[in-house]
Amino acid sequence: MGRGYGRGQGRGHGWGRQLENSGIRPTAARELVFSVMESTPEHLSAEEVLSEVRKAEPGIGLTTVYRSLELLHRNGLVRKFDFGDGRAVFELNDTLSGKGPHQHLLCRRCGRVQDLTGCLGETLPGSMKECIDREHQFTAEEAVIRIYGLCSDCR
Amino acid sequence: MGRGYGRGQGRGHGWGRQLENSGIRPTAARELVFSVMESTPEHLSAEEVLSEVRKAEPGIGLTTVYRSLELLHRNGLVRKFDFGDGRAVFELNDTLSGKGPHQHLLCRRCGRVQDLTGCLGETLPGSMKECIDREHQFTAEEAVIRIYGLCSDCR
DNA sequence: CTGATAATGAAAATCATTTTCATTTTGTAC
DNA sequence: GTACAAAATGAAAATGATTTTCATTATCAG
Ligand SMILES: [Mn+2]
Ligand SMILES: [Mn+2]
Ligand SMILES: [Zn+2]
Ligand SMILES: [Zn+2]
Repeated sequence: MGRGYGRGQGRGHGWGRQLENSGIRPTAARELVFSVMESTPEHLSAEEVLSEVRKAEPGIGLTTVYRSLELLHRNGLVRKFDFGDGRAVFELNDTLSGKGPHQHLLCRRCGRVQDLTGCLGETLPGSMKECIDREHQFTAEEAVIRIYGLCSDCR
Repeated sequence: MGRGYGRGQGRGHGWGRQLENSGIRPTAARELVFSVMESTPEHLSAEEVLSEVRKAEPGIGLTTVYRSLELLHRNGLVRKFDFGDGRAVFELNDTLSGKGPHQHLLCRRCGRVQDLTGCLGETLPGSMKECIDREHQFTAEEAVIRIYGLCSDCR
């Protein structure tokens, strides 16, 4: 029956130019997933994205959410993590969110996940890249860092 | 039938004093799992540990291997990682292996995992702990770092 | 040795993610 | 617009690593 889900407020695609001429179709479902990611500062699981997306369009399936998140992830619009609880979580990439590069602090007691900016939040320092290259003949591109400890509530 | 699996060459438990008076029973299966971990420099999945363990004792079950690895991990004898391929891998803790603290380099192309010592291989520098404490009221205890890039074969 | 308790293994259950496949949308060419 | 081929979707089934269940067996203290 339906004629699709509509496309937000008009004026171009929500996910900007990133995928414009990539041959990837900016479908309504994908734009919804992207807009949920865009408007959420936290880390979301696929199920959580689904329930957000369904507020706007109840017909969307979990499979499509997985596929959309994977698509966005492969194209660098969304980061994907595994914080150790057996499911992936996603968040908007640091450039799009304006947060700047960041890493994560995980509380051992309550499980809270906080963003870490500054300190080790930035990308790998150039000196370390050189060291890794020199000592391991490895071209380091990106570091993913998780720091375990106790959050302010738990210590 | 059987009378247990025997216990190596006698003289005390293979896994040292770590679990001596902990109430945890040093069973033959656990000692076998531990000895496999002790004698393997690489990262092993549970299935891989199983097949090693079964060379000495074919009757051992995968369930017991999972339980033993988890036990060793909870007690700090074994590290546990997820390198992103949907299964956990284990390795002897850095003190027991004599390797010293290390992190991991993951090749984006071929998937090779290399140990990283030196550079960022060490534990979090004290200055960073202080920074994290100051700016996030978070007591950092341990950093887990994965660095993605291209290995010597692939670049 | 005996009994109480913990450990084991086979099979079943979980559960997040992926695959399959019939149906629906999209982008493009009339 | 209309027609078509290609891509996307969703429901249901399949996957696959890990966990749970439960009857049996091993371990330890007395
Ligand atoms: Mn984050
Ligand atoms: Mn290692
Ligand atoms: Zn906490
Ligand atoms: Zn490689």
